[in-house]
Amino acid sequence: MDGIVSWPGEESSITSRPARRLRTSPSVLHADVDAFYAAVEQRDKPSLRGHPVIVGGLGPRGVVATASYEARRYGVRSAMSMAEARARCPQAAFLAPRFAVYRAVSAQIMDIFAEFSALVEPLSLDEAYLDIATSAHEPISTEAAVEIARRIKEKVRAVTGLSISVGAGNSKLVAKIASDLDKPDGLRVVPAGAEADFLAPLPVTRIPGVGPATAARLHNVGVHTIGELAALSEEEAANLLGRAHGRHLWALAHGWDDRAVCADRAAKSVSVEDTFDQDIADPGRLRIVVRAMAERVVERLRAHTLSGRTISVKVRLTDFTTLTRSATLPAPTDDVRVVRRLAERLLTEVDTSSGVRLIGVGISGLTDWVQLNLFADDRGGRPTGGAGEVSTGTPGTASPMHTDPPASAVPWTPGQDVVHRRYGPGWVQGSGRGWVTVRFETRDTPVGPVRSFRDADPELHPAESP
DNA sequence: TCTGGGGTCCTAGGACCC
DNA sequence: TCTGGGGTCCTAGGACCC
Repeated sequence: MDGIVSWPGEESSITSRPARRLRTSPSVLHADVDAFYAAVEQRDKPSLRGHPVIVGGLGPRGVVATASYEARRYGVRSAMSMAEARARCPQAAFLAPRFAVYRAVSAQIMDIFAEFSALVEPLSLDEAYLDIATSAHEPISTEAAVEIARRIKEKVRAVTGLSISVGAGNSKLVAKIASDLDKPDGLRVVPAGAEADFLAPLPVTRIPGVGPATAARLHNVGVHTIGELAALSEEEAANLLGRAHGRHLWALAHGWDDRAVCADRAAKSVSVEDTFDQDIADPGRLRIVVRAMAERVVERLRAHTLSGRTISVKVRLTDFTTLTRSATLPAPTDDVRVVRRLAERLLTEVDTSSGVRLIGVGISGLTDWVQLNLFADDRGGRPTGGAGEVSTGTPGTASPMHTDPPASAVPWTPGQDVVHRRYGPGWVQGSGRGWVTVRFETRDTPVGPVRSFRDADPELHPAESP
C-alpha cells in the first residue's frame, strides 16, 4: 500500500479532529477528456477539425455545453448563452449534443481507466479519479506515476482518437488541479512533498468548490491565492465561509485532503427539468407539463430499480427566481400515479401567474427497493392509502412486471426469509402450483404488503443470512 | 448576449420527541 | 405553572460542479 503519514497540523488544530492520513506518494490520478463533446464531433466529422465547434442547446434559450479550443480563442466558454457564443464566434459550427454517442465513448474510456486501476471513481462522462496505490505494495515514485499517466493517455488516444489530460498527486485536490494546469493534452505529476509549493501561488478559484460567491468573500478580505487562504486561521475561514465549507476549503488550501477514491457511489436523487422556449403562465398547460415530467422522472427511477420518498417540484419564474416545493411520503414509491398527483399538488403551492420559464420534478430519499401500500390491512389485502395503492394478495394478480413463465420451480418453504430486489426483505407465506406468496417486512413487523410471484422469478431469492 | 440539465453538499429554522 | 436541552427529520434555498 501507499506510504502514509498523519495529518500535519493535527496538534495545532483548534478543534479536535480525528487523526487523518495523507499519502506520501502521487498515487491519485485525475483524468479528463479535453473539450469532450466538441472533440467527439471533430473526431467524427473531419471537416470540423481545426475549426471552432460549439456544442450546446440550439433553441432560443440554449447555452454552451462545450466549446472546442479553436472556439475558446474567441472567448466562448461553457455555460455561456448560445446567443453570446454566436456573437463572439459566428463562423463556428453550432451542434446539438449527441449524448448517446458520448455515453458510448465514455464507456470505452472508463474501461481503459479500469485497466490501470481497480479503483476508478467516475465524476462525469469524461472525467474520473484513479487510485493507483491499490495494486502497488510500495509508494508510487514520481517516475512511475508519469509512466502510468503516459500509458493511459496513449491508450485513450489509440482507442478513441481523443486527447486527455492527466494529473497526479497525493490527493484528489492536487491531482485535479494538476490535470487542469497544462490542458489540453496535459500530463502533470506533483512529486511527494512538493504539494504545498505547488498549491500556494495558485489563485483560490483553482480549488474546486470555490465559485464566484466564495471567491468574492475571499477577495473581500484580501485573499487571492491558495497560500493566502492557508495563512488564515481555521476559525477565520469558518467564520467567513461557513462552518463546514470554510474548514474544508481551509484544509484543502494546506493540501490536507484525505478524501478516498470511491467507486460505485450510490445516486441520491433523480430529476428532470425543462426550460421552455417561451414562458408559460397558463395553469392548465403547466399542470400538463408537470404531469409529463413526473412520468419521465419515474421512468428514469424505475430504469434503475429505485424508488424514493421525497418528491420535489422546481419552478423558475420569468424573473429567474427559483422556488422549490417538496413533500415526503411515509414510504418509498415508484408509482407514477403517486408521483404525478403529488407533483401536481406541489405545483399549486407556488404562484405561477407571472409566468414560468422552467419546471422540474425530482425524487430523492432513494432506496433500491419499494415498499408497497404501507397501510395495508392485516390480511395483506386491500391497501387503505399511502404510497403504493397496489392490488395484492392472491396468485394470479401478481404485478405485470412478473408475468414471465417460470423456467424452473424453486422449493419455497413457508416461513423462509427472502429478499426481492425491488420490494426488499420479506418472508414466504405460502407457495404452490408455480406461485409463491411473500409478505414484505421482517417477521417482527406486524403489518406488511403481500405479493405473489412466479416461483422462478429471478428477482426473488433467499435472504443472505437466514 | 439574458442565463441548460443533471447532480452534490450545506445551512437554517421549525416540528417533534425524549 | 413554567422551564430546558439535544437529537432527528423535514422543508426551502443557495453555492457549486461538469
